[in-house]
Amino acid sequence: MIVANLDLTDTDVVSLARAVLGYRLCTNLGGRLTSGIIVETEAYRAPEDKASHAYNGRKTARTNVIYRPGGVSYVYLCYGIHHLFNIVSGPKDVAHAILVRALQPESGIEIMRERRGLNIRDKQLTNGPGKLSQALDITLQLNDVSLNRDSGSNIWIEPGMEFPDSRVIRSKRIGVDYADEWKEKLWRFHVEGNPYVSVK
DNA sequence: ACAATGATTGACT
DNA sequence: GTCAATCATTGTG
Repeated sequence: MIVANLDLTDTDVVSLARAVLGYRLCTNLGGRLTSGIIVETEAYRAPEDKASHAYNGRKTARTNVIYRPGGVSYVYLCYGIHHLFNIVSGPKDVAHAILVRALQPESGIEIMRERRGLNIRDKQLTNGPGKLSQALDITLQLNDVSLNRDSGSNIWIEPGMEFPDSRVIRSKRIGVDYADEWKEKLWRFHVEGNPYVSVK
């Protein structure tokens, strides 16, 4: 599926994770619009990537959505507390996904503050995968839905701004120490110096 | 049916 | 730096 000029059915999920930086992630729930610019991502590339939920071709009720054609959401509950948002990518039956780890808040900052805590500083609203989901009210209700704005979804991505390669840093993914040699892959991308990134 | 666990966060020493 | 929260999902029997 083509979403916002981005071909999310491309098989190169690592390049896609880079390309998604600068796009705007939006939710509109109950007439409340919140959005932010994507400033940190990670690529997950099943079946070979041991860090992926679809590692080794695992196909279950939860992971089925990762095998869909690119362009839909994959939201799951982590540690029983936090919802994490992914962009499913790759052709049908290719289980690739892009975890969105941080946003630079744009619209609805006061709504985000209501959801996150009234005394939360702007920099702490969306600087982590669980935090941004709370700020945008991304829950399991938004799992497995199209990210095309035209489809009438309550959640979508759209072009925002462009970051030059000179400002993009590649590094190891966060929190995947269990994944043997796959934890060494430089499949995390973030905008250098951006104050809304989760881990510098 | 049961036990283990996690792509995190916030509170605390 | 340490640690607990909290539960859907998963593998195992």
